[in-house]
Amino acid sequence: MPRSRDDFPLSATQRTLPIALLRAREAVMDRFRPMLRNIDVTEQQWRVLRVVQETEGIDATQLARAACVLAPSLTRILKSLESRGLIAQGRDENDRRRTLVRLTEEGNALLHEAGLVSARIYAEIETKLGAERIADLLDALERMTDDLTTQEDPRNDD
Amino acid sequence: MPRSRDDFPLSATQRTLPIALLRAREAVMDRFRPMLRNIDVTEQQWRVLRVVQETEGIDATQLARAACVLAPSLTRILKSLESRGLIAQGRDENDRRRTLVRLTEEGNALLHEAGLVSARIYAEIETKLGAERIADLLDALERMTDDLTTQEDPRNDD
DNA sequence: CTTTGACACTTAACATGTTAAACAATAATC
DNA sequence: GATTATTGTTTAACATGTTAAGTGTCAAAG
Repeated sequence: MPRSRDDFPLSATQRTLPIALLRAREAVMDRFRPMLRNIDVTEQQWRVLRVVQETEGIDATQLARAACVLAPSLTRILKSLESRGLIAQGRDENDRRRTLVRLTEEGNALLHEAGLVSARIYAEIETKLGAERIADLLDALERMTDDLTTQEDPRNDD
Repeated sequence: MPRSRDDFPLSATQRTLPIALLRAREAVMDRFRPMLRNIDVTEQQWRVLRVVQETEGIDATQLARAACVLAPSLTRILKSLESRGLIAQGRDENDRRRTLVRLTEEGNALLHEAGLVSARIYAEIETKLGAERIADLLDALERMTDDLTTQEDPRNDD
């Protein structure tokens, strides 16, 4: 176990997974924020829109999981996006508890145009870092997420 | 550049750096949240406390950067932690604009006890993932953050 | 057919993220 | 030394994170 100074058992803050992951994410997002700002869409709203685009007619629960937002946040985000005419919500007729979400024409147009800019930014990042290096990092992150998410023997949680 | 389906230029949402980093961080933090909950400290408050512990008498600006919180958030967090008696704020006598932060006895005790639990959780993660694998990932994340943060030729930002 | 439980959100309340603006203290300039 | 610009921090306003509680819908019992 890595140690910092004196006898305290924790690593230096900058050398821990939570902060390193947070800083890395900030560094990446800084590249996209000007684009998001231009279309007046927050980071979370963008994630939601992208997932809806990817899976038209997705229900709210799956949408929240895929976009990494909590259900209460999603409720507000969908309300906001709907009032802007970017998405439309409907009830699943087979299960009227579920909310189904799809892009409107306007939303589709926005995603398509902003998607071009976003792809260009991503390409710049790839040029700077190298595509293989990004792929390796994505693999490592995905593996770690899976390994940590996998259920194990339930220990005592104090 | 990786492609998803049809002619849209963006990758699948789950295979992008912003979401992969977010999901990885959530997977890690899920392990620490019960501990933070037990001591009634939020994730951000914990980061602030850990950095203050690491650098007693740090000023607010450096503290905000090291703990990855924005200045307005830090103002509120410090006010909250001070009212709980965990930290103490003072003015830098050499530059009375700066706020200096240090742990109180009570804060020090809390950090020390919670730090033992936190170290145990981190050790469990290391056991599950492998210390070398974590070290490699930290290296890759740190390199990527540096490479992306490095200033380059200022392009037109649309 | 009613009741109970589970599921899918929704609302509420508080903490933080985020941006812009305000404020105080220092530094730079004249 | 007064003016101006810069820096460090705070305040304000709105969006989201987070947890708990509430509401409507479905499904399994009775």
